[in-house]
Amino acid sequence: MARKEIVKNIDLDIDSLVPGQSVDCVIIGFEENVLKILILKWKIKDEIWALPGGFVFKNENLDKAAIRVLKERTGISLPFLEQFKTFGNIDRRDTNTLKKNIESVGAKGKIVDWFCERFITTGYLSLIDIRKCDPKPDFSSEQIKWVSLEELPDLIFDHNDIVKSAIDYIKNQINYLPIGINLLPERFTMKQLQFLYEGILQKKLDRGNFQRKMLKLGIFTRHEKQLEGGAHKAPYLYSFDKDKYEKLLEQGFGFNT
Amino acid sequence: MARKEIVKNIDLDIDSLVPGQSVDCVIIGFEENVLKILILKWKIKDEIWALPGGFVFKNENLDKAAIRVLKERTGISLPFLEQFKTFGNIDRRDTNTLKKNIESVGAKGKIVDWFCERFITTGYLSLIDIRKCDPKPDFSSEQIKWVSLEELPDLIFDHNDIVKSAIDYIKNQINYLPIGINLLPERFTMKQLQFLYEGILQKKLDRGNFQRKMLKLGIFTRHEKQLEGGAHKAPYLYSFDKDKYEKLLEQGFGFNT
DNA sequence: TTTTTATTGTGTACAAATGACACTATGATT
DNA sequence: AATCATAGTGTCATTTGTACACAATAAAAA
Repeated sequence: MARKEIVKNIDLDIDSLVPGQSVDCVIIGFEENVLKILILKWKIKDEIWALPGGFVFKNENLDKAAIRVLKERTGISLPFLEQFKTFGNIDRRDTNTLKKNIESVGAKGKIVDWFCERFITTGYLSLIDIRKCDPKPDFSSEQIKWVSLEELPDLIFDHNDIVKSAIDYIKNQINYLPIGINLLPERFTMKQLQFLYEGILQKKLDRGNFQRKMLKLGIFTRHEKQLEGGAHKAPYLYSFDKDKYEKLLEQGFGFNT
Repeated sequence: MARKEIVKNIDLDIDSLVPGQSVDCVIIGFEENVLKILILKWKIKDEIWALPGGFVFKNENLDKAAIRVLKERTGISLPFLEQFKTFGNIDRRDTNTLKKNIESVGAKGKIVDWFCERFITTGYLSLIDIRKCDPKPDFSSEQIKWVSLEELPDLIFDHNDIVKSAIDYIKNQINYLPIGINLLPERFTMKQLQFLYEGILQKKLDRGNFQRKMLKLGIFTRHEKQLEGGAHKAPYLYSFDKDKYEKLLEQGFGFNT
């Protein structure tokens, strides 16, 4: 791949890629009782943040491309990502800024043109435990970080719309997605689980009713108590019974309204 | 467009199209108390049926392409189609059969290659009143028809998967889609409405409870009775109060389970 | 040791929705 | 007058949702 040497920070064999098609990943975690998204900072002079995204090989399924792209750009390996929407407006990418930026890192000619063509991107999402993964920026990124939805900066292109779409999607599909088991650490308190549901549904839930409803599902194991240091009884820790959880999830569980 | 003359039934200016990207439309109607889909028969020797689909212009939004393609291929004008999923497996099209077929109608060289590239397609759907539209096959199609899901033939490529996906989608989104107002004629009976819901949800509903629930929504106008000829009281005809219907739909209504 | 504190599990009470079934009246044809 | 499917409503048991409250618990602090 001769192009590798021409372009310092863009390592692409464009002939083996599907032109005009990309995937973008919305990786969602839960920390400090809020939902967070994984974003990358481009290795250029301007401060530009983006979702981990990339291109699709000609001989690669779209779903597989999402998995590979995520791995390449963040180091995170996931067996499965959920497709939620495809974004195909002609003006979704600002090609002027894009051109300036990729030229600033040494790209020229054919590669620049290829990049600045009209792109259609498919959004994929996953829910993961922030503590269980250690994302690393790829060579084209200067930094990678988790940000809460509140603090989400302006992202490149239509990536803010893509994030919003992903959040709408999980809110809508909350009963059919592995919310708890993926977003929480191995062991968690009922309060954490409740905050998680409240964060997604964007509304307060009654503690007593929440607890009753959850425990009645019969998918939890209760463990010895948390240590911590508060002047009070420490909360119980729970974990999910994976088999039962997955069996239940197939038919959906959680909240009707 | 010189190509028009080379290829009898394929009218494409491939240079102005996005390569490798298509849209396919699942147009859903309701007639004789069953859901029906609109399909086209290719104007070739073999009997090949397909969804109305087509390509995307370089300067055209994906959503707009779906609207245009539907209009071009079926004559049906709709202001809005709902995107439901993108299909991107590499083996989703059988390019051998495809090649044979498009060569059989006189396509050669560049156009054949263009057609046989890997394509990613985005599925769009709409719900319409069969009686209010008069689909006409385009010049590349020999026939267009409504078929019930039961009688759906083997379609080209992965189009049967696309239909299945669309049906899953409306089942899932039944409370947020204009099911009744789009699929039924202007005036309809409660029984028809119930059959429609039963068809989508794939289960029987209790007549009394269904009627009570629906009428309580306050979105219906009751008219004088149907004439018909059965040895019994004719059913009432209802129509929707459009404004109220749309207002209610925004927050979703119908069935929780 | 006693007090303070927050968690945990459960209780209660009411409203609303669900599901199954049944009864009566209606209005048109036979 | 008999027949028939529709229309509207009634009943009733069950479940679910919602709001609030209380007692027991365990850990640290006084």
